[in-house]
Amino acid sequence: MRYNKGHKEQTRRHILDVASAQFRKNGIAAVGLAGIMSEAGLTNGAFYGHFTSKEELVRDVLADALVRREERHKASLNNGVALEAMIRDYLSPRHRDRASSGCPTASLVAEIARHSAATRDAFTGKIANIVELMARQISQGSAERRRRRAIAIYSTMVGALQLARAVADQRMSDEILDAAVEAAMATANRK
Amino acid sequence: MRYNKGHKEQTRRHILDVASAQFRKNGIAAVGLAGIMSEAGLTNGAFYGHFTSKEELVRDVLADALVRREERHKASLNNGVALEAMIRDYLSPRHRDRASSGCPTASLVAEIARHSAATRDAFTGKIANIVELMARQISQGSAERRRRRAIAIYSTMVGALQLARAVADQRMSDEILDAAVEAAMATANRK
DNA sequence: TGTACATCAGTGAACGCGCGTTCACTGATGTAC
DNA sequence: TGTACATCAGTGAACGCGCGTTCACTGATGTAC
Repeated sequence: MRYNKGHKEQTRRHILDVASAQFRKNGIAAVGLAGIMSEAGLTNGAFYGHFTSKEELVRDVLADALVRREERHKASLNNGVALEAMIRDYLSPRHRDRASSGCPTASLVAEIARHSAATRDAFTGKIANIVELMARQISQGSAERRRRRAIAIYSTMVGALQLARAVADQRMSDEILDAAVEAAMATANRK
Repeated sequence: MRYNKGHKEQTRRHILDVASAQFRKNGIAAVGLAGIMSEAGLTNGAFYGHFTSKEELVRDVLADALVRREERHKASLNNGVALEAMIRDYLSPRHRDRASSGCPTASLVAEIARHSAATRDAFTGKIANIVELMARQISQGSAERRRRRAIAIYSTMVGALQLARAVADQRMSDEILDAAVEAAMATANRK
């Protein structure tokens, strides 16, 4: 054969990565297949050797990006102070300024809400996992209360990151990140 | 003249309202002018008698929708318990299920972050106003602390509403709204 | 060993379609004389 | 009072363009005999 074993899988992986970054940066609806394929160093037609449609690409990108985010959170949540570190990392200027490699929820949640039931089901499962990971790091209260606080903290993180990205004034953008860290930590530590 | 005085202004208003609802429901990038104009009961060509481009329509819709939201918040924030009522109204199943008439920030913040500096400047001003309105309703702490809490509460509201819309499981969606109300109120009342 | 054929990832031109935008035109009313 | 022209919100066909998708083809390699 012309290509190594595993070559096609590598190409598919590469298309997924390029699409994932473009979707997070510009939104799903605003990104075209031609732009993805040319950034991936391929021509238009090659796309359909890997995916049956743009819709399938979107599902695969979302599933993949959410798994990776979950793993990132899992990796950082392994000791007592880890929740604070994870919140600070999420609400950092660095994360705000790098949407294309950042949390897919923050970039795409509104578009996910408009997608098919299958896509939203997959999203629901991943959010549930992340919430559970966070809840385990909260020391005070019953399992139920910890879970509720984890949900609220995650909501604050997602909302604040998006607001910090949309606001034009950098001082206010930084202020949003700081205020959200403070409130999220207070929620985590409340008696 | 064929039309009453003020007729053109009414038509413009109608196009703005139709576009505003469609943008919030389906996202800006996914909505076309033809669909807006036909829902407004007009033909394609009439659009350019009212706006110079889709970009201008987007700016006008956003400015208008944010002013209306600010007024809605202002109207409901006029006594001591008003902040709680406003948070409960925002994080209600009704608001979750009616994106097309709901908060433009929750529906469009990620798209706003990708728009021009002019659009983001206008957005920044409106967010600052809403935060200030909320901060005034918080009793405890210095002006600075109240402002920071208002920012965190607003972040929680925006994030939770979006997550509740994207999640496919209704029990979990309701749980997100409840957990966010609880945490937002705790943030508002913290000593 | 040499030749014919199979495999298959990727090419690149073309498809129909809907996008944002333009423009010559319509037709009801107002104004001038 | 009647006629000619101006006004102007809206019509509807057409524009070029980029979209998602299709498909005949390429060409390097593997396999069969």
